[in-house]
Amino acid sequence: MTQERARGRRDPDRRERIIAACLDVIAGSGVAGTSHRKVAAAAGVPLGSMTYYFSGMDELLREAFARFATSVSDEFERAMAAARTPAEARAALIALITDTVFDSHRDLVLSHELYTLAAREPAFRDLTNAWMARSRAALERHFDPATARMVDALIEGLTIHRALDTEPQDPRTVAAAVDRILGGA
Amino acid sequence: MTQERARGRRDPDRRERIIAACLDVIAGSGVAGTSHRKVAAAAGVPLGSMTYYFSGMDELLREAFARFATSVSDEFERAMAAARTPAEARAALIALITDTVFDSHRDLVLSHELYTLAAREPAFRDLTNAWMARSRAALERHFDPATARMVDALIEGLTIHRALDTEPQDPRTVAAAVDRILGGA
DNA sequence: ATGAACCTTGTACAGTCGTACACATGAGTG
DNA sequence: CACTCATGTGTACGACTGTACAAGGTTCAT
Repeated sequence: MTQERARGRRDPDRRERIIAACLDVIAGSGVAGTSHRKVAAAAGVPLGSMTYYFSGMDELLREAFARFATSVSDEFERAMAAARTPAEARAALIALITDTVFDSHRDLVLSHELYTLAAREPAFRDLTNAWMARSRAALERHFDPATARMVDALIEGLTIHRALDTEPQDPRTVAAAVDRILGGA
Repeated sequence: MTQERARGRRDPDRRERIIAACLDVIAGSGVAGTSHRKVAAAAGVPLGSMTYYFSGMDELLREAFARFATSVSDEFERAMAAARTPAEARAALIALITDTVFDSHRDLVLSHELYTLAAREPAFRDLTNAWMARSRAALERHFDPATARMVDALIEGLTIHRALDTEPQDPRTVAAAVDRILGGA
């Protein structure tokens, strides 16, 4: 598998570990509170490794969020691909909104951190674009393109409101909203 | 109007100016890049004024985002209150999504910065809660509570996708999505 | 064994940060 | 006038930042 093990690499996947640690630090302290030193400590590597493996903070953040986006994207694609009938697709969507995605606080925080960067810097917007394109493609396995876009937006909004609201989200309202969006198709 | 003009205030609304400047700095550099010095420079006040008017960075950010949230909230409420018939409400919603809200890049960036803070810190989640509660209340002038929630979420998602997507949003898709959500009411 | 090429690390530097605080300055009161 | 006190400000401090880089290790081909 992962045994390219290039030339004399003493710690072959140190780079990966740094990226993973970077996401942990971001989830805990936000992009604002993320520093080379904190990430190095979290990854268990010396500070010098930071500048060796990454040209700078920007590269580190870009790679970390790229990994995050594709991993969330993968999960979504898998869930939608598993659905075989329209009814299963509907159920998968509702489950995705009410449970899985952002079930962990971590994913919620990381998503928003990424959105925030994407809102300002084009380099990160490329990541969110790719993410959204994959989501739409996954939805188009089951729905027409226009409906796919609507569903994608609805998921986004419901998920955010679920995360940012104090009172819990009513699953029946979620199901009803999905049905209304799908119903018109 | 604003002439409380307490005791010998030499610069009566300096506090307001600092808050406004803070939002500008955040919009331009992000919360991560916002510092007392940058805000002071943007507001045209000496650094010492920062610690004089605000107990610390947290208080400054909280007040700045509180002001931002209520101002966006005000605009939304006004737009919904202006609608007299269901048809007008529908049109107002579509206009809100495709034009007004987040028309300026500034509002988009600030919203996401706030969401990001809210995702991590309860103090900021209070702001987003109040914001969402007001939005729902404004929508309930025209729609039943469940529909209001759905519409609110849909607006959120469509707005975000519009902002973070490269290809432009099709207004007809937006209108169709709104109609589907409203249609089931 | 020799050397080249890469991997790894500790430390140093210049800069920015939040915050504190002693001092100046003005307005209001008597 | 002088007295009081909130308002306003310049500067200094320690902590932390990103980044550079010289020095030391390890691996591999020769």
